[in-house]
Amino acid sequence: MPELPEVETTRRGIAPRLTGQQVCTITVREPRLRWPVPESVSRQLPGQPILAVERRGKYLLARTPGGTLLLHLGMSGSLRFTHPDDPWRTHDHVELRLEDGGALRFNDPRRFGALLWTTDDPACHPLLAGLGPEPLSEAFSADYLQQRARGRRMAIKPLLMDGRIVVGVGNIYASEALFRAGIRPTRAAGRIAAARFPLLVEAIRDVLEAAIEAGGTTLRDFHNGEGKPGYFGRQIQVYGRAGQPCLSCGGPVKSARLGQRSTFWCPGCQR
DNA sequence: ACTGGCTCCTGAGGGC
DNA sequence: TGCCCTCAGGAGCCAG
Repeated sequence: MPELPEVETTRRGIAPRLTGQQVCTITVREPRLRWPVPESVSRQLPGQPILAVERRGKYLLARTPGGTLLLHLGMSGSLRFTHPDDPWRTHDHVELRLEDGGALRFNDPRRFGALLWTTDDPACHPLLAGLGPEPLSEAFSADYLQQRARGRRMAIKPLLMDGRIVVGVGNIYASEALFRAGIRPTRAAGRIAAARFPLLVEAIRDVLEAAIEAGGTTLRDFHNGEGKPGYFGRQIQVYGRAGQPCLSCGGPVKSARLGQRSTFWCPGCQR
């Protein structure tokens, strides 16, 4: 489900209510997520006030004085505020009871998500330490991307989806950004002309910013902390549109599998 | 160092 | 209605 815009939308949805509030109890109904939910979360999180809710790539970080809760939504995870008395839904795996009497529940049908705890600097956590720059930061520049693409024979699309190169760009937004930049997803990363990198970096930024602005993309069931969908789907130009006319040139949108992921592009507009 | 392929899991949707 | 197949927005891990 969630790429950077959806995770950021989730963060913005939950941060105002969580920040400054204490976590009273945590209930782990189903610890079998991507990795087992560690005992340390249940031991150390209760009683801690949440100082801030941050995001690094697609990870959410809830900081407390005693440690940081690391949360990844995987493909199908979501967070939702509820009342503690509300019946548990299928795939509600974890609940945080809050000082204000409410609760935050983590729901994840596919259980590719993760909930971890670290008492160290989260930036040094094994899952975060090797991550590339944030795409909306200055560190993600045309020069940087060109340098990382140099000599690589891998297609540009899977390269953009590699978190060690740049974080947060998933399957939808990689296709959309490449369409906007006029670059074929199958083009070898190392064979992209230098002059095209500024365009590509700008396209990635633009598409992510527009998606955050719209509250994310709801293809199936994404919703923010209040249960509302995202509206970026209306601005999608190629993703999921195989065989339909390109919104720019009218030719048919093509699709193929690239690195085990479905990929969409317009052969007329993208070279 | 790169590359491509496999894997975890449940659910939805299409074809028959 | 039911069965079987394919696919799904992530990403760590492995062999070659």
